[in-house]
Amino acid sequence: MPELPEVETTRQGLEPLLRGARIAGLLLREPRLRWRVPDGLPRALRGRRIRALDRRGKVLLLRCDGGTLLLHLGMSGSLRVARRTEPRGPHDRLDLALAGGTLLRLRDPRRFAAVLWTTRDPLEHPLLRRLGQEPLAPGFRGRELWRRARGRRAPVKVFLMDGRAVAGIGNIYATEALFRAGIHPARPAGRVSRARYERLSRELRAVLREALAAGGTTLRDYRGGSGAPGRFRPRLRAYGRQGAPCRRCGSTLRALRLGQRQSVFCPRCQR
DNA sequence: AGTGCGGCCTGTCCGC
DNA sequence: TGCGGACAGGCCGCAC
Repeated sequence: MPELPEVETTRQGLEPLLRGARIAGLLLREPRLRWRVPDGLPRALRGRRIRALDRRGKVLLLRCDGGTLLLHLGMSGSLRVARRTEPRGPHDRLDLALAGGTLLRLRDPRRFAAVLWTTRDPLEHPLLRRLGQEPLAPGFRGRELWRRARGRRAPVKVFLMDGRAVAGIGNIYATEALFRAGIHPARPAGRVSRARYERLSRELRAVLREALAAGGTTLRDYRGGSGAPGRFRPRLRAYGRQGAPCRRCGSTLRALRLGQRQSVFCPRCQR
């Protein structure tokens, strides 16, 4: 689920509550996530002070003194603040308890989330090391997308979602950005012109900003840090709309499978 | 190296 | 109503 706008919404919602807080403990109800959460993690975290909550791509970085907890929400994960007394659901996998009785609760029905502790530079962690440009950062450039696409025969949509050229893009926003830019998702990445990558980078930034302003897209599980669903779904122009009319030209939107993922596009507007 | 695929999980939906 | 299969916001690991 959560792509960049959802993870950033979560970050923005949680950061004020976490910054400066002290970790009272970690309750691991279900350590079997994407990778098994080590039994020693609660002891490693207890008593540490949280400095900041940052984000790189789809990964949250809970920066503590002496180390960083990396949180990846996978397909179905969400994080929210809860009171200690709040009843928990069957998919609430762990609670990070803060001094004062507040909990940071990870809900993850499919157990694809990752919780990893590192005492080194987190940006050098294997999860983050190879990530490309941050699409909302001021330095984000279509030129760099174009450069990284040289010689690539994979579909441009697969290239966008791969993370090594641009970070944080998943199926929803790759679909939406390609629709807005008028680029066919199956076109080989290396056969998209530099000018069209510049257009694509602008559309990508625009759709991410709009989604972020709406608190992200909720399809099923996603909730922001305060528990509210995202409001961007009705504003999706292509994702999930196969068979419906294109909002620009009226043609029927079609779907194909690229890299095992559903890809919706307008056969007339996207070339 | 780049590419394509299976697999990891659980829940839901659809067709029979 | 019940059941099997496909599919879902992500990404790793493997074979070629």
